[in-house]
Amino acid sequence: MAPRIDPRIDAETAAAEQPRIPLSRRRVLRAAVTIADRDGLDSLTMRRLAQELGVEAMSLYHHVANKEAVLEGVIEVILGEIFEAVEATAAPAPEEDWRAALRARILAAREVLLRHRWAPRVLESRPSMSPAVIGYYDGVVGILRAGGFSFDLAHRALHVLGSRALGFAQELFDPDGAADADSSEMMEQMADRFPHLVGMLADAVHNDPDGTLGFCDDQFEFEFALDLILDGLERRRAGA
Amino acid sequence: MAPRIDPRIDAETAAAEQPRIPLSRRRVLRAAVTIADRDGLDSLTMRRLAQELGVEAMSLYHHVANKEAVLEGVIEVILGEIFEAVEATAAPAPEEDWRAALRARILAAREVLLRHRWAPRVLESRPSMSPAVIGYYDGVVGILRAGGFSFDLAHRALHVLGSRALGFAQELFDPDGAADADSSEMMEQMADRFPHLVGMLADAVHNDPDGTLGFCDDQFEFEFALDLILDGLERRRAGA
DNA sequence: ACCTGAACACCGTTCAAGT
DNA sequence: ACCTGAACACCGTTCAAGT
Repeated sequence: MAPRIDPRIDAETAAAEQPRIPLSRRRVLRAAVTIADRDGLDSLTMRRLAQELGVEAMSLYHHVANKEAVLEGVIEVILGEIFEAVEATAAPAPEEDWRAALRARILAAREVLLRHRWAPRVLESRPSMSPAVIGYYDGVVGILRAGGFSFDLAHRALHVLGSRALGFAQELFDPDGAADADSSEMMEQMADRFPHLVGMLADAVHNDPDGTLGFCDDQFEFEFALDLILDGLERRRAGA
Repeated sequence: MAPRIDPRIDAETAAAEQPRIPLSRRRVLRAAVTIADRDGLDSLTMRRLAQELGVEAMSLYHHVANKEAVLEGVIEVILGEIFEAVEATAAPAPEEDWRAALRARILAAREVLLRHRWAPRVLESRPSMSPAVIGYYDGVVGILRAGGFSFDLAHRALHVLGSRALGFAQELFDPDGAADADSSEMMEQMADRFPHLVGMLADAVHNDPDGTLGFCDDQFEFEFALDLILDGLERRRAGA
């Protein structure tokens, strides 16, 4: 019957009760990010969010329209962090080297997302015409234009980059995870059905016996893919 | 009080009641696909699924472990369609032209997904080590290997392609949607905040006054991106 | 073996009532 | 103006009971 955590002894609540800080949209959104960071995105419910703020769930609706608005607002917060990170990054002027400028921006965004690994999932889950996201892509187009792209090719570039422009790539299939699993015995069992994949993974293990870095480093794969795409775009820009 | 649709007059139910076809995993999954196609993914609930089959919700649990298993199974069904489509597609042997072979396979997969537009969302929503997905990517590696890729570069290629290997690319930001919106007036209002993007979209409209095809054709953008990536992979293959 | 009804523990959200 | 308690209309799922 009793809630698992008594709200009275919740640290956040105790701090908030001293001066009785009034709720605000900003406070709600920051609490939402805190919950997602600590407990995962699934734990971010309106009731849980209210509890985090030492308040009843229904009080939230005075500051945000609904849960959709919370998620939209959470994206704003994350993109705020991305903008900060981008500004704090030293990068060449796009007029001189658009590739290096764009690369630096994208990797800066990626670092923020690595601190909020749930964020890509919420970015993906909505069409997202939020001003913050639009603003980010506006900056990307700005770099491309400064680098000599036509509007046409810049538009195309946005489509090619997709989510990678924001620093992440969802992968439906995770070959690295498969390699970790039940290495030797399961792999033999799978060899019949998936000969090429099993061969590939066996080769990967062979190439990198200590396993922790190198071949299966996501950061490495991300940069490889990004560079391949930037290469292709530069080739098309120069060829136009 | 009364349910919106009386299950008694539901067509599917009426048909099912004649010989009283027993429930089966296969029937459950096909009904799930039907619901998602007709009413959208959000309408796919256990209760709604049971109703579609003229049965109580709890009966489903004799044939699928839980909702997660339904979604997993739905992916299997979709990938089954993809395998059919791939086999029905004429394509050169990968030994002769890996690019054309892979391109044909990917575009065949894409056509299936265009018939089930909700499917990418469920593919994205889980890590998906399902045998069907693994099998698909095994085929991709097979093509690459036949085309002369090292295991190393094939692995890299899977990361670069990501979901595009299965025929779709999620786009966080949809510039075409923005252009459609409140064209002229909203665009002027946005010009201050997003000068590059607004310029790009204005240019797009200018280039393609009748609007319906060409510049904003998703299929065109998809193929452009795919070819750019295949180009890059071929260049790295040849250079190795 | 297969299906069911009632119930449980959750959701997001509305509404009328409190201060 | 801001917050609350109770309630509504949903979820997925469990369990004991029916045939």
